[in-house]
Amino acid sequence: MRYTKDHKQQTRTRIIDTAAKLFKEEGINAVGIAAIMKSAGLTNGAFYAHFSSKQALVEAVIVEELKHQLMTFESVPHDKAGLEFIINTYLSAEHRIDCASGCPSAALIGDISRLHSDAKAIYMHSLTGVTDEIKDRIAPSQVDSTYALFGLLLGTLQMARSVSDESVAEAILASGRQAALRLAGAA
Amino acid sequence: MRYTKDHKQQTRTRIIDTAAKLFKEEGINAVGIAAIMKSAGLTNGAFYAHFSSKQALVEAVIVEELKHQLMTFESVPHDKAGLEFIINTYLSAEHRIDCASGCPSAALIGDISRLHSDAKAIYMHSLTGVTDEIKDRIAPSQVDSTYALFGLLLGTLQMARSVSDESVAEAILASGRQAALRLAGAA
DNA sequence: TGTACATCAGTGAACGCGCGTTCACTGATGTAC
DNA sequence: TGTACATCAGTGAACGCGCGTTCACTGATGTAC
Repeated sequence: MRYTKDHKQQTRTRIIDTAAKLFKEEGINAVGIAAIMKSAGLTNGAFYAHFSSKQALVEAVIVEELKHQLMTFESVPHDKAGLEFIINTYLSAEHRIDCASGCPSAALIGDISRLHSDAKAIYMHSLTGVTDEIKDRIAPSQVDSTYALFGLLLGTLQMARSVSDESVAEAILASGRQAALRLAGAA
Repeated sequence: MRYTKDHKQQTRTRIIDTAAKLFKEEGINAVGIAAIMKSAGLTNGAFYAHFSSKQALVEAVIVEELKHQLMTFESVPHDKAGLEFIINTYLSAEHRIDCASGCPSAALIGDISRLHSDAKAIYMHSLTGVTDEIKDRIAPSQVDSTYALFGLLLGTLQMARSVSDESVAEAILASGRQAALRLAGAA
């Protein structure tokens, strides 16, 4: 064969990673197939050899991005300090600025909430994997706050990204960090 | 004149309210001028007699929607029970289902975070009006959690809207309500 | 060993369609004289 | 009082453009005999 055994799989992964970056940066609807393929070093026609539709790519992006986030969270120590690290990293100025390589939920949840039920099922399954990592590190008395803690993280980050004044953005992140640490800690 | 004195102003308001509903339901990029105007009982050409561009409409929608939410919040009692009412209404099944007449921040913040700086300045100004209403009702020791509390509300609502299983959605809202009440209450 | 054919990732032009925006026009009313 | 003109909210066709998707084709390699 002209290509190595896993060449096509590598190309597929490259398309997904490229699309994920662009989707998170500009929104799913604002990014076209041609732009994704060009950014991945290919032409638009090749797309349909890898995905049956844009919708199928969106679902693959959700799966891959949350898998990647899950792996990142898994690598953090399973203790209170680990959760504090997650909180402080998540609500950092770096994460506020860098949508492209940041949390897929924060960047895409508005778009995901408008997808059809099948895609939401895919997202839900991956999301619970991520929230389970938080559950493993939260104080036992606060386990019920797991979803709320992740909601606080992604909501506060989105707020910080939506204001024009950097000092207000920082105040939002600081408020989020303090409250998140409180939700994570013991009663 | 053929029209009453404030006819054009009424039409303008009607376009804004129609657009707000459609934007919140389907996302800003997914709704075109023609669809908005048709839904408002007009033809597409009339749009530019009211707004210089779609972007100008988006900014008008942000201002009007947050003004409306501010008025709703203002009408709630200025005490702890008032804040609890806001929390329980915000994180209700009704609000989860009804994006079209719900919180503009929860529905549009993903789109707003990608707008240019001018639009973010407009949003920020309106947003602080809304968060000030929360600040007025939160326990004095918890004033620093104001931004975090609103972030928790909109983030948790978005999560509940993004899962396919209704019981999971309800669990997310319940977690959010409990944690929000905890953030709102005294230490 | 040489040749004919199969494989298949990728190319790039084209499809119909809806987008945001423009503009010549309509028609009901008010105003000037 | 009658007539000519100004006003202006709204109409609807058209503009260029980019969208998601399709498809005939390319060309490098492997396989059959």
